[in-house]
Amino acid sequence: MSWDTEGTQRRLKEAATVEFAERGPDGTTMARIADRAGVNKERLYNYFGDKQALFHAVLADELEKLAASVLPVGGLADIGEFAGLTFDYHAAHPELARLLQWEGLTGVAVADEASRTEHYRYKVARVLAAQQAGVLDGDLDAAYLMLVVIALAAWWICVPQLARMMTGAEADDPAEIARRRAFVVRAAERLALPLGRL
Amino acid sequence: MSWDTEGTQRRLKEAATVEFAERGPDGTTMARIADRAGVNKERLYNYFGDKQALFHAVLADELEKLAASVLPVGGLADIGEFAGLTFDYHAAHPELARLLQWEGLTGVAVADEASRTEHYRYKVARVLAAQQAGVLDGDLDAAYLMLVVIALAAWWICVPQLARMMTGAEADDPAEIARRRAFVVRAAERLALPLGRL
DNA sequence: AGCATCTCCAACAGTGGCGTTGGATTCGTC
DNA sequence: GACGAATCCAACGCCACTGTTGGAGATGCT
Repeated sequence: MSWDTEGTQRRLKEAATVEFAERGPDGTTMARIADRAGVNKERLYNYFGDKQALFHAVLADELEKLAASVLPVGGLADIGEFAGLTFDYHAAHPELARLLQWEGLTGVAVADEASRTEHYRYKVARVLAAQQAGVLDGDLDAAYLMLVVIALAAWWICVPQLARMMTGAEADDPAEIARRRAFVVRAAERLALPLGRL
Repeated sequence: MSWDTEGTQRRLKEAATVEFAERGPDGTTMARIADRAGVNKERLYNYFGDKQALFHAVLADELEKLAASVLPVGGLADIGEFAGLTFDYHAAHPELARLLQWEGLTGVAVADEASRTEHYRYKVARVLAAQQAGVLDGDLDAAYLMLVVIALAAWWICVPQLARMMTGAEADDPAEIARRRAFVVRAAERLALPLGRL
């Protein structure tokens, strides 16, 4: 087996992703991450600096994955599909929503702010264009609308205890997930489509 | 000055609320809570047991306040008003949403599950009744709808960094808050009212 | 005055995490 | 075979937090 520094870093980052998503920056220990990765703890400091830098690296990575996975599929004109795909992504990768919540809660300096802002602004501009073209209803502000569509997709992950109490269903039941997805798509359409097309 | 054990407990619980909301169960220390309350740390253990019990006590209290503040105002038939009031509450008391997030993230045993479930079921039943009466559109599932209306109201608090990047506005600007509120009301109506009344 | 209760204070034992260090081992390369 | 880089390992100093304890002062009740 040859040296595989890239693989070592990847394994560390994956382990860190799981641990941070599960326990948050405070609840996670560097030793646990190293153990999970099967790598010596000291490597963490060597490659990533301290804990906060590692958290930022993890979050930036996960955001990149989401952007790569959801964006290229199509324009935002089909708002229902966009909402559904975003829902799918969060359902399949609950870590991201949890990491974002930890970020918002712990008030660590926001990771990668500039490029994220640009990315969001781009999406908002697309929605705005669709509104002006009459494909989407101009009734609601584009930025708020975008934000809320994301809420639709991620809310179930963010407060699973509420979802459970309110619906009485378990979040790991495929039928339940399908129902939620259908709801998200329909809700996004009701929010954004011109009334005549509902 | 006479003994005021009730006041001491209240001050401790208020301090605990602030600290827990701000830093979460892991990030909060018992010593900080006591300091903030101006009370000796040992009193915390005397009155509330350990840290987790204190967290539960705090969360249960805050939930009670919300229920008392939003519920009695009126039926759920006016879904826009309900959404607006819920938004107002969260905007005025961001601690609650943060506490709920900490609860969901850290996976501490859910506080007060039985009565909360009953409370939510009651609300869902009211929505369902309004749907069957034709006051609300039956298009969307009542439980999901309820959950999402809450999302509308709380999302801004839950991921403030997203809201800021997406809207470019600061959350402490009164004009911005008014805009958000108007959006929430309108969005709830679009989701829930019969199409003919939009 | 006497007793129980509330409170403060200081210190404690135990634990656990962070980030570092020194040295040993393994692997590629020249 | 010699050198440098990647890795492991064990231990360290330091610090902070949890939950407890023992003793002391303050207050109210009888």
